[in-house]
Amino acid sequence: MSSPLPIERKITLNDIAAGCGVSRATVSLVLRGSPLVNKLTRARVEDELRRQGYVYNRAAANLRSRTSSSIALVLNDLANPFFAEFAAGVDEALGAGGFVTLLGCTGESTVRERAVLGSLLEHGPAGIILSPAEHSEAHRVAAVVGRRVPLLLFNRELGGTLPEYAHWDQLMLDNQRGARLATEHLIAGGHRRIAFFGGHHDSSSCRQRRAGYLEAMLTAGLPIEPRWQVESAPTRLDAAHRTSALFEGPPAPTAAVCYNDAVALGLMLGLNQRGLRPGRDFALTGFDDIAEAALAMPPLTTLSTAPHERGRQAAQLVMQRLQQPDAASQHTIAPVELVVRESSCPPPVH
Amino acid sequence: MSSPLPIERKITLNDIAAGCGVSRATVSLVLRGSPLVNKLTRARVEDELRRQGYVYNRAAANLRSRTSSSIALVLNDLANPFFAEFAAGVDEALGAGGFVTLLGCTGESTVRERAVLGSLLEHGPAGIILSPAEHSEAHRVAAVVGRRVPLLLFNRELGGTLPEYAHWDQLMLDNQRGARLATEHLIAGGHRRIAFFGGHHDSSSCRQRRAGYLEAMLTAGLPIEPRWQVESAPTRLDAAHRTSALFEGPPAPTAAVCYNDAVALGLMLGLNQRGLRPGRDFALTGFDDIAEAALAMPPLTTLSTAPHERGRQAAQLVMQRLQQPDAASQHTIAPVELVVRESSCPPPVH
DNA sequence: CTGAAAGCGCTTACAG
DNA sequence: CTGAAAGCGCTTACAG
Repeated sequence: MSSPLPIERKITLNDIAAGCGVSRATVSLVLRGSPLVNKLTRARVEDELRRQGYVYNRAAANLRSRTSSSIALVLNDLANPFFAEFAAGVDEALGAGGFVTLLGCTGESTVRERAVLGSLLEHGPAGIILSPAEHSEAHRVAAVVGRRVPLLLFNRELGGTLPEYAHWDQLMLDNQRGARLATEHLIAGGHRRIAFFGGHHDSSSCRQRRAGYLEAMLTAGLPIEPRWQVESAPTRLDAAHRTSALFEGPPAPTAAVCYNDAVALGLMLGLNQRGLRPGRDFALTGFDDIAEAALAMPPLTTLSTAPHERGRQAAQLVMQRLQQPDAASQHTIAPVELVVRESSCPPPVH
Repeated sequence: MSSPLPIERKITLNDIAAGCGVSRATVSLVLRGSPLVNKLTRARVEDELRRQGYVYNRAAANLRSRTSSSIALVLNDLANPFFAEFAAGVDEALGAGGFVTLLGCTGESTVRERAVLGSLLEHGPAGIILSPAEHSEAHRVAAVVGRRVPLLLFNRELGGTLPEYAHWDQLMLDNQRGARLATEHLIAGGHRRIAFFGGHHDSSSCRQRRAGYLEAMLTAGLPIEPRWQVESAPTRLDAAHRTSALFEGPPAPTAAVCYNDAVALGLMLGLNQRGLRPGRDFALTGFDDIAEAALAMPPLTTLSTAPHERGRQAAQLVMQRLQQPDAASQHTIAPVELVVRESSCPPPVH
């Protein structure tokens, strides 16, 4: 016996125009705040908009005006707090600039990355912010993105070389300098046997951080033992498992520059399990300054990358690119800052 | 002297139709995999689509067919790993269902929540997944969302009462049962003086967890000291600061059921600073089972809520709602599971 | 200052 | 199986 619910037809410009006896064009001008409209007309239209509960259809407007009000954010790993903070920063700045964030997660899979990019492109984003999956190749990304949409590369470089037309912007961390600062800090504290621990050899950020480590070691004339270069997945768990590789034969290192905070926290765990007290028997540094770093036991010396701020910066860079599509592509290196905490103690005296 | 770059006009159905001598309508049928199209025609069209590098304009298609292929995800705090994992799960399941995620972060601000909802609605999402900001009011959310778009409430209830027309679905955690399980576990371990630590009194999830704690305490006939009910922001840092409130006068509690993992990790920190060893001198439990819980020292007993899986479930629920707009609204309570680790030791024997 | 007409890139009946 | 026409909800010249 229930009467059929009134179908929720959406209110359109036509309804508003009819409701107050003006044309669609005039309503459209009111909506976009044009100064052409007579004050009284404007007031009448605005009343009617409120009365009928009008909701602007931005997709229709974008279609007609050949504009876009969305930007795609494609991330390799949202579960990592570093990227989650970054995403929050991106969304905040895009929102302030009148854009909406189209989110896509790839979970470090290049196959999903291509699918996600393809799907998001169908929604016509004005630009793309891409933090690539591991082993993502430049030419494959270019094949799906084409030359239509400006892209900003964040955090990692792509494998292979970019097609000539792809003048993509980049926002990278100053990985080499960061790792160099961390290494120099350990050296200044008296360490001589220093390992580089964790990360995948073939990732660009790991390569750069290792280069910073090597630079500092060579400059100080310190020995670099191949055994002290330990690879791991960039996760806490795998890092914990790989801890023993550092101690496979004397002399053991007294300190380690870790690829990132996750790896450093994993190493702390591994050290504890071997009966070594991190920050007392063994010094270590991280990279990223995720929230846990300050709260670890002991607090972790690391490099602050300010991911939220990096997100805001990435959003600024793409929005800027939309203003000047033909300006030369920008390669921005975001600064990192050494945050000294207790994990980077001087070496134990025997 | 550089020749002007060829303007990147987008390829449309018209270009494809002209390119292989068929009508727009036929190309459209090919794109949507209609069985009506002749095999040879289809092949010709598909070749042409590839040749010209056609990209489907889903916004235009949605406009004409009065459909939508996006769903809005509005989150109170993306920096919290629980919500980041949730978002990853949502995005994964939406993507598999052919939807794109429109992301919006509110940072626990009800003002931004309304702005974000309003902005996302202009993009015509088919549905909304909302994890409300603290103190978000039902009638205010309803005022901006209207009755147009189905909404799924996640994690928290809204203040006030829903307008009659808002048959919103809900996906909530079984907070009360979870906290009861944690409390019973501590009681079974021999604890009698048990605190409830952290969280804001007026949040619905905190109320429910406290109710579970009280239920278990009352059932066991144990005393409930007002001093042992300590409020805090749901963050590690504030929880660490509030630790001393637990020990303001004898008898001190020997264990605490914490509002969530962040609070529990903060309490561990605070205990350490007081010279108390968590998991030996004092037992505690968390809630959420974030990644850090298993890796804390000692590992944290907590309630697993499987946020990634909850995200997938939320996505399923909204997509299901789109199939059956008029079915009765669903209130889903997601199960939580006690994960016993070393932080919930028996009480110390003096 | 306001309106009538055309069109953004698609899909949808409807003919044939 | 294919095409010509109309229309989704807007904005854009262009008249007046």
